[in-house]
Amino acid sequence: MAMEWTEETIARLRDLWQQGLSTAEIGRQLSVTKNAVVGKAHRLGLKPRPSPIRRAAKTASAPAATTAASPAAEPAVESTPTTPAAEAAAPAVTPAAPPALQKAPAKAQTAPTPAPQPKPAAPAAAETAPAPRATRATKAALRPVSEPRRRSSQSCCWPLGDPGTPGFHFCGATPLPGKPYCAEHAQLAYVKLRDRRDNVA
DNA sequence: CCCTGATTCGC
DNA sequence: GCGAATCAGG
Repeated sequence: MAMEWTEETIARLRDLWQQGLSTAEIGRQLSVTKNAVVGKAHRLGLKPRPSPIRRAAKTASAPAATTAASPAAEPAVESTPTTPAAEAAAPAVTPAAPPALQKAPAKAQTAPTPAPQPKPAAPAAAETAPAPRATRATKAALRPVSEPRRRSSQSCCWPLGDPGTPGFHFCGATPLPGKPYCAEHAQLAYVKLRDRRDNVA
């Protein structure tokens, strides 16, 4: 099987793509590979995003044709490694622990062993459940997240709404001492990674 | 090494 | 049409 690419998925692809998410990021959120994302994006015709490379000018055929080099200045949409939109999704708040984004990848979910002690990781709620993202997000999370310097944020960083969308925002309530989330969301956040039926419908 | 996106080509 | 494989730059 290839992938259904229903109107829905295509719509999401378009949306995420437009939001400036990286192909890999989109792929994760759509549970497909980045290749699939790129390929589809091409076929869909959308794709004016900054490419890190410029594949050699087409073999043969007008090699010295209108090769205007054209270093077409890219919009400031470029940040650095990691997804630009992802940062945009979780800005300003300087959360002690990066809130997982919405939608859980059906795969690539290297089930983070249920730690004996609650650790900020798996917000698993019903709808708009910000699910834990393994892969490199995990790596990042495993790093000095402890960060002795920055204490917890002054506001709950539980994500509400879809990152990137206008309505997206963080809870903002007063978080528990030492926790990035408020009392209510902490309960959701520190679930033991059990039934987190992905909503990735 | 990691990441990124782009293209090719068998399916 | 699809996307893994491959390529190529950072």
